[in-house]
Amino acid sequence: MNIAATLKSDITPEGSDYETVRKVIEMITEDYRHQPSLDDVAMRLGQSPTQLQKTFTRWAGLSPKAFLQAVTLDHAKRLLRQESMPLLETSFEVGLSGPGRLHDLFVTHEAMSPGEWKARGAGLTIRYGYHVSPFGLALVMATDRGLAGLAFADDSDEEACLADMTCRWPNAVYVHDQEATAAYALRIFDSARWNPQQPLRIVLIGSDFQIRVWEALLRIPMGRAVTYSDIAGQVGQPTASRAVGAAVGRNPLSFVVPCHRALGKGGALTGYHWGLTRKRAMLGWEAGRA
DNA sequence: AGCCGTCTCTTCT
DNA sequence: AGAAGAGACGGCT
Repeated sequence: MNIAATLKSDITPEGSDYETVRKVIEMITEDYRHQPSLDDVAMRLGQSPTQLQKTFTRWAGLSPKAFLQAVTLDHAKRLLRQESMPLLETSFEVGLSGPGRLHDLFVTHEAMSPGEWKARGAGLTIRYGYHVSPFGLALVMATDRGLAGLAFADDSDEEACLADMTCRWPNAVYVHDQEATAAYALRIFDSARWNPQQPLRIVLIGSDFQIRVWEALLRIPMGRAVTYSDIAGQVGQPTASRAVGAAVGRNPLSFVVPCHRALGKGGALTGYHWGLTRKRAMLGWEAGRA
């Protein structure tokens, strides 16, 4: 089955552009010594340069050239340097729903530890659906208390993507329900619908440590970034950056909990559960909107 | 080389 | 079963 094809671009106009954009990003970053020109890329994709330029700019909000600039080491370092201290000190109440656009997708969350999850969550129903997003096909999962999972699938590995998510909460009952998740998708990926008055409700399910790390991520505003060790310090375990990395990598709410804004100390992108290209894409996409 | 949370496997109650 | 401990293993520094 090809879900992506049946969905068309039901979310945002940029949604259907991602496949193209992804290839472009891959080509121009994979070997930056031999960075291909836009013409080369266009030719390899079988498109005209002007058409490609247009597609890319519509998606990114930046020209390919500007985009490339926005995902270089240099720029990453700048994101890190913007005085990050104040934002990390902000308390939750203020941080998440207060003034001052912290996370631009305003979010309220409740946390569920594995214990609680076991007690209350066994048999809890999770509805899921696939939706076109600016970052490829998105798998959206929700309980009746809010958004619980967000993952991405590249061409037709929806199965693997679903498995990746369901094995995290093996006790839940899963129901494929496109209609239940459509509204979430619509709202998450369309920045015009981000609204502090009606924050998005999310449910965080994980260990204490993981929750603390994810909460820290939620406080990084759009267009900024922090290092793993920053987060370690913030959760009160300054030497635990390695462990932080692991916890960040287990984030079940990709994009919504902005784990793509966590970088290595030198500004390198290190890893990303859903592919480094996607991390790059998110950072660049945000740069075009910040 | 160290740091530290998770996961897995083992052992002990 | 369930608790407790040993070892291995990372989106690090």
